[in-house]
Amino acid sequence: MIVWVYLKLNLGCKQCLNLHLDYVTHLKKTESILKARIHDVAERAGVSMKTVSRVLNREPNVAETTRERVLEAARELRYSPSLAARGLATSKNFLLALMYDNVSPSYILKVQQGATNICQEAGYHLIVHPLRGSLAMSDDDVMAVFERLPVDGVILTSPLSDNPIILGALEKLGIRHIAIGASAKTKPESGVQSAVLGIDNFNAARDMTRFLIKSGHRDIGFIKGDKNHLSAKLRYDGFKAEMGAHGLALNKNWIVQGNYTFTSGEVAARDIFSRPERPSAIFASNDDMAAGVMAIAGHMGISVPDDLSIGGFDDTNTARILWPRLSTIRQPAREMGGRAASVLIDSDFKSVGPDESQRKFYEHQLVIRESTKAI
Amino acid sequence: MIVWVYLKLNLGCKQCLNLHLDYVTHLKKTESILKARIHDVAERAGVSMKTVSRVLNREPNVAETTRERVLEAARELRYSPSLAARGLATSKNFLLALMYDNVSPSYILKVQQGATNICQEAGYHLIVHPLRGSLAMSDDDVMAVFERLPVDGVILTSPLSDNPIILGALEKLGIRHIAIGASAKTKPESGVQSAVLGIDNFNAARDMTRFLIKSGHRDIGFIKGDKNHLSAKLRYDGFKAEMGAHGLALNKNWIVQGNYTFTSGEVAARDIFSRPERPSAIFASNDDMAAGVMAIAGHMGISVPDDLSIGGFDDTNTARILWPRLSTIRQPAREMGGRAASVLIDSDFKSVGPDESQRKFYEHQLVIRESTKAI
DNA sequence: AACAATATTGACAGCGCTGTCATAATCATT
DNA sequence: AATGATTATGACAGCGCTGTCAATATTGTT
Repeated sequence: MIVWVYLKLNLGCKQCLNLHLDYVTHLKKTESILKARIHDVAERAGVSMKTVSRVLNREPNVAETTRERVLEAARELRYSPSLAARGLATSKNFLLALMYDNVSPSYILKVQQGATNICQEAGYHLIVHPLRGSLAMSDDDVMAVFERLPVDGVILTSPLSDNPIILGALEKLGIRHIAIGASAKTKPESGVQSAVLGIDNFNAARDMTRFLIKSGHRDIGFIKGDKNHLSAKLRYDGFKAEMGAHGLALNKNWIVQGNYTFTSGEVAARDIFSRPERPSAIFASNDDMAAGVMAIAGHMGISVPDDLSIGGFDDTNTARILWPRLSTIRQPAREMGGRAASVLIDSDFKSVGPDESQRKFYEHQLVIRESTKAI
Repeated sequence: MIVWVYLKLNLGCKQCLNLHLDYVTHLKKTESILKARIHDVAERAGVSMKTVSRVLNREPNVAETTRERVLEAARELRYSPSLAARGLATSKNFLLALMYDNVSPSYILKVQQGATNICQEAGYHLIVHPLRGSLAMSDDDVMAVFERLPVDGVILTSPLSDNPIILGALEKLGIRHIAIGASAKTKPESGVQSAVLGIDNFNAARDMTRFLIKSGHRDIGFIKGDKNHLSAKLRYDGFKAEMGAHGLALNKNWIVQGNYTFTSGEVAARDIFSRPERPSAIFASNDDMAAGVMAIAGHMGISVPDDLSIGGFDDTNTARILWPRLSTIRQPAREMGGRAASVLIDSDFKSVGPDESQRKFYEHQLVIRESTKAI
């Protein structure tokens, strides 16, 4: 029964106002009672709540006719389960978290895209959680973050992927997790067993270096990635190895430390260009830094690729947007993001620790575009 | 009491295997019992659970000494509340959702950054939820999405911001929401009252156009944004108005439909450049499309800004990364994302409908960089 | 000192769901 | 037809927390 009530409220009066607010709040609550609960569905279908629960969770041992009746009732009532209640009862949250430190947004975005796709399919949701200055965080800080993160699994991206404090906290709290883009090998000395998805950074860097050398470049500069990223070390090692294999010397003037950001790429480029001699090619260990090099080159009137070839790494959106477009190493970041999500979701059901199937390495791919040229 | 048990398992035997899996599952559960509950804290502090709850939720009327005792106990036990339980008891989830259709990743990212910052401060978490092809979605599709989204509030970005189906669904479900980057005015005919954060797209576009005209350009091309974005229309209107105000004619050959993506910018640029005459400036209604124009210009040997000036819109990361860097309109997207989050979080506490304070318009800013030049 | 007003605390129910276990219905087998 | 094996269903407790309301302690007032 619905009754219309006409009231004249003196909102200047504080009591009246409070009353009114309470009233509004109450209305909202009443209204949201419209939201069907499992109880309503059970009643409508003429079965017990438990049976409804069985149908909705695809449990076995439900008669086909019952199942249909329940589904019908659920549809009619536009029923959708309360995740909070379900979470409380099962200690599952249907949430995953994607953690990242603030580097290379374009890369993070690719991973995020892949992960959200899979989550949506599986009825999960993805929480994004930047963790700035992760390297400076103490054990307690890190624990505090993860303790109040109500998720079933965590996707880590570099440099969090190889941060022992973070891995330790996750392990201690028993939170399932998977790392993306860490080293080709899990560091065994860390004692932490963590599922890892990644490419072979070392050989990928060799491939780019080899390509530049085969294009006739002998004077090649290199911009290193963030010291704290394992990937940065591996990429640099790959570069050195390939240079060495061709008997080419490294020119210290042309090897500069960066930190994977656009700005650090600019700084590095300025540094290199301030030297008496200039390399014919620069290999920046990610796309953002390569973009920085390109900007400075543009600024200084150095033509790319005629005067300078530039190689990047990651094949993010940045690489396609620049002109000339960046030659780079494709890393299937989107795919890895998706894979990470599905591993975490699946293992929710299996409830078993990481096994070999989670230790997957992806093929990288050398993508040649217009920022490099044979000389 | 802990006992070590040594077992020899025949994992080939299916029963044995199942037993083992059950065992492992059980262990995990037992282990997670280590996680303190409010009950434990209460016991340790020698008070009731309710009092602990009061302290943790900053409710009034708790003696100072009690408060300290409770906090101490909570700290010692490393207690952190279960969001699921709390959610069930309060029908609050401490989650916000950021929804977007798949356009202009760089713009979304800015909003996302702002929102996550605020969420972290407030102990909330941000769910990201792409809604591809939102325009083709039926009422039921949309309802289905929001019904199973366990959040306290939703942040909408263009073009979702002005999608009546989505706004209607949110309204019907009583989910608090706030739109970013929609029109300067909420469409009153839609009958939907929705909080909006945005800039004055019309006048911002006028500003850019005026700047180009003052720089001596008379032949100005324009690339329109996605038809379904209200912002696209407003920006185009602004362009037309300013051109008209200066008595400049619009050349239809130079006005091309785009859809806010990089690729559409490329296509549009090719179209414009295929005409017998070429404009001296192109105003693309977002940065991504401007990047597309720049790429094609580079490809065709048209020098920017010497032969062609290019203006963008949004001041996303893209604008800074390109060379020459893009002149553009700065939209404080990060700030708006943060503001959106805090409005939703605050109104959680006030539990009142949208009021005037939520209808905020931001100042835009013309940012001149190297992609434009006076002639 | 007796009372009212206020501040502080706790007992208990219940949020909406699922796990456990008992019961009822059905099937297969002799 | 009688028995056991299997499938289908339901009753009920309880996940961890907070809202309600009643009980108790403290303060102020005459």
